[in-house]
Amino acid sequence: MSCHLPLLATLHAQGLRRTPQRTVIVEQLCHNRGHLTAERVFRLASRHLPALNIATVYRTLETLRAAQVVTAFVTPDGLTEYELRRPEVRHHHLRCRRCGGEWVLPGPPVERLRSQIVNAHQFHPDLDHLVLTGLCAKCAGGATPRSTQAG
Amino acid sequence: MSCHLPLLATLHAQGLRRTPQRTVIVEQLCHNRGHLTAERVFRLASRHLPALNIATVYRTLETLRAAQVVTAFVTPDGLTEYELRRPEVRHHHLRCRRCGGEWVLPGPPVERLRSQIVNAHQFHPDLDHLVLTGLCAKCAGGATPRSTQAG
DNA sequence: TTCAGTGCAAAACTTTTGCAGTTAT
DNA sequence: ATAACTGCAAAAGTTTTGCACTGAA
Repeated sequence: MSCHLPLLATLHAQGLRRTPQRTVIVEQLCHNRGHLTAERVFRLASRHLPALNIATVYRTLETLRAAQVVTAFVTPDGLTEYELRRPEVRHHHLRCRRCGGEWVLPGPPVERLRSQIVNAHQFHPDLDHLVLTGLCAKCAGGATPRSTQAG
Repeated sequence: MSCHLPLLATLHAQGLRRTPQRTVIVEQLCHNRGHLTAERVFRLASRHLPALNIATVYRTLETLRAAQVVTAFVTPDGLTEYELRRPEVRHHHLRCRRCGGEWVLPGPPVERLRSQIVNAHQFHPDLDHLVLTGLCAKCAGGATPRSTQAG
């Protein structure tokens, strides 16, 4: 797979250098399209570049965030997670706090909330990538959720 | 002021002991009705009980959370903040990431989002106390450089 | 050549925990 | 009396930083 090549080009266009470390980190973000902690990115990328240092991972993820390549957010546990940004597919996540399952929440309902807030308060919330914690149907005692399972 | 007395009674009703530490901590939560970090609670409460220890603050805040007396949430910076719970007034917050200003967002719009999610996905999100980061009218109005984004 | 990027180690920072002593009930 | 609670100190865990070295452009 080479889905990471356009991303490296994006970085290069912003004056950022193409290093082996950044390459493997971006590769892992590409091939694991979910929410990854710095630690997990480190472990995945280390398999391909054993000398990789965790500090480099943190610095690279911050660089990627500033370059708009990844989205960062903080879980209810206080951990920072990163996900490759795909502006063409706005989506959000539902994460079950009991079973850990994760589902995709399409953009429109959240978009409606955003509009209401903008109209009523002239406030522009960061709602590009909402991760809602709660209980899934199964864990809440209901039926099986019918939304798509996320990676 | 004695708005903290009913809260202490609530704790007592749950079999929790009334200690000087818990008293001053609850007092501070009462008299500073906003979002407080453990560190800030510690500093405020220490003025009234200098021997207070930060570990006690953490343990007490966790106790209060378990007792449904406070709500806890994590900021985009990864810090945990606490706020006195007032079930009778469901509300949320809008926090400007540039000027730090904070406004109350009434419950209904978020409640509608919750309903939509429950109906469409049978998922029950924790939306008792949402804190949305974004840009307020003033900060979004002027020259809007590409600022650091946390979502 | 040059400076952005990296590795390393140590620090910074928030939060948790073990344990012994204290205190509310 | 006794179990809950607290203080202390140390640890745990994530993230940042100073500095010298390396390597991409």
